[in-house]
Amino acid sequence: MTEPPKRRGRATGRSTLADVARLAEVSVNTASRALRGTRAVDAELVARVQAAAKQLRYVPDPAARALASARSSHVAVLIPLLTNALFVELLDAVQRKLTPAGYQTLIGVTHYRPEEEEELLLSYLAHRPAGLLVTGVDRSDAARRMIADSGVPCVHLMETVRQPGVYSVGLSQQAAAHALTTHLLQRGCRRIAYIAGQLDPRVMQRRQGYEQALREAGCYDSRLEVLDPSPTSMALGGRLFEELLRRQPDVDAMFFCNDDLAQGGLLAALRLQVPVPQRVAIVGFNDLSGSELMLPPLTTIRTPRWQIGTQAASMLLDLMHGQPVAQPALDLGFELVVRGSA
Amino acid sequence: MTEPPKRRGRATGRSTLADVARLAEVSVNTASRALRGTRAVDAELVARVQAAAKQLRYVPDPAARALASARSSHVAVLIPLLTNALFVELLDAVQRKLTPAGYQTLIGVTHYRPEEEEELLLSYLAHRPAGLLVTGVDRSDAARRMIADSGVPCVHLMETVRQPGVYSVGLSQQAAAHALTTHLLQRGCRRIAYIAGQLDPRVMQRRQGYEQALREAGCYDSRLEVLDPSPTSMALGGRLFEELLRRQPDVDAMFFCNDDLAQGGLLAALRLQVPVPQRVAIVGFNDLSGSELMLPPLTTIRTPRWQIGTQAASMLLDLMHGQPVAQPALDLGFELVVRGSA
DNA sequence: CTGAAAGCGCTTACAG
DNA sequence: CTGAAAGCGCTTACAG
Repeated sequence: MTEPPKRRGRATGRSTLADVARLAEVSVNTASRALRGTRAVDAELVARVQAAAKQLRYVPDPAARALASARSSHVAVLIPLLTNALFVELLDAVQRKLTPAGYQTLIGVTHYRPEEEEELLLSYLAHRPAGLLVTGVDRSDAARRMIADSGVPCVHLMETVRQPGVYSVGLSQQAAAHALTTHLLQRGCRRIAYIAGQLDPRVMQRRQGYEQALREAGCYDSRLEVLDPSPTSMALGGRLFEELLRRQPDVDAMFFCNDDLAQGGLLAALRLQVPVPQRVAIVGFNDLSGSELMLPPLTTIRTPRWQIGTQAASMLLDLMHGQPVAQPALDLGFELVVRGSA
Repeated sequence: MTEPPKRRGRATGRSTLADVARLAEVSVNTASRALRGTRAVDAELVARVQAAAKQLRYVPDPAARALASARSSHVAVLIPLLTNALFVELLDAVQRKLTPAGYQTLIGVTHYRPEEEEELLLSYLAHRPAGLLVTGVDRSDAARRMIADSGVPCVHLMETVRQPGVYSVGLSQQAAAHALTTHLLQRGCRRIAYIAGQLDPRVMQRRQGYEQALREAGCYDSRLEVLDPSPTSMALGGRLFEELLRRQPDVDAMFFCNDDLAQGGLLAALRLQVPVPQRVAIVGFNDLSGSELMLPPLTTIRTPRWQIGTQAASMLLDLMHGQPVAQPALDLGFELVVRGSA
């Protein structure tokens, strides 16, 4: 007189691992192991399980997997902005590496605000992500602690730090800015301005490199520094160009902290008929799309963001799979691209 | 002689709903209901539960919730490309609406390939997303079926369709192109070219609007259509500009299907010293960043993509919460922005 | 309005 | 190498 078990579930009509196991005539956990390949299973059983899975169009339920294993197939990626092509390219590279490896990317936009970063971290860490990718190395202590306490493998993007247990892939922003400034000096410029927006940590590291190179040449002048906290854009670049030319008419070169600003500066020069580079040389940073098409084409620093994204994803993959990482602080360098504007 | 239950779990050290319930001295499911506010719970109990949750820094486990409810807090968003500012802005608007509402965004990039879209759909649907946002209305039958069968609420972006059970927020690409072409005709242009890259469905709808307007004016000439399947870019715009000027020297206006192409065209004109709009008028589409700064500034169609993203997210929120949607096919229109180039 | 129990679909020790 | 059982942390009928 056994009652048939009452069906109270909210079955979804999708086939489950139990269905696969039944069809393949093995236990669920043999099916689980066969499909994941984590432990040795008899070859014939593996074949039977795989055939059954295929026949039933079995797709594992990520939520169940995450709950049982305390680890999801998500990788959370935190970037400052979506409106800056640099970060989007980084994201694109990361996605192309992680998606085929079976991970889903959760993208969080911090808008350069520490509190937003903390909130996002709290929310994403609740998902028990398999890995974490964050931009830069400067963040609030709270955020730093959350990352460390979570135990989730984490790789830092765009900058490098040599610190035990910290993984990073990037370049030296300061060295790149130093090289670019040196190029201007070699061209004979002496009144070289640094024009920056946004003022995030990397922009300030570039300023350091700029200052250092100028001090070495004995021609640093803080009046030639324009540090504007507004978000960067071509429009801002144009405005700052005009303004500086008015205020410091003896300026002979402008180092814009990012290519979008520099492109705006170049267009403003064209509009105002200021000859570049004769009257004033112009350089940018990052080598964003369009810079090579400007009139004249923009001299800039090419940052290897595609490689940074790809390599950081690879490093994270190693970390998530418990494999050793040869170079925890990977410096991918930069390239000085000399074109017509300086 | 009851044995203490053996602890076999993989406890994570985080507090669970059971911990909260214990501290608040209620049952777990009262705690669950109090926290979610789904059903009436005594006010005092609610307060006690909330206090306990706060004290324990309780964060619900999304995986457990998803497994139990057969619905996650994910919203999957499928866009063609990450390298087109248009889609990134759409994404940004969507994120800003969805994140505060407690949803996480899963972003899938299809690269305009139907197979990639199907794969992404398969993988994302396995996560039982709470909602789905897809770009455009053209897709493979298989993809269409997957969406329908999943039962997941879905909103289509950028175009509108009046079809029962289908939700969309966008604009009429064809009407916008028609208006822009009419503007060129009114300016006196007669040899108007349509220059396109990528050739996705929306680009072809614009072509329709262009052809229609020219046929009405009796001056359609298919030799003035340049349809290049390569991805759009400023560089491509410059190349196509030069090429067309050489092959069809009597052209008096160029309608580029996107602002990035048009910007490239404008820069090429500047470089080749072709007067715009005197020798040839130039217009673009979408009003991307930088178009207002060109020399001359670009005449274009402003598409309300920020509003499209926001409204589509709102509509999806309604759908996910089982609320009625007043306008399932929401046309947000466009704006003709007349600047110096035409 | 509240609670005890069952169940979601997996993985993980444990035993053999 | 394989299986039976317990458990992950929630939500959902069901009963009161």
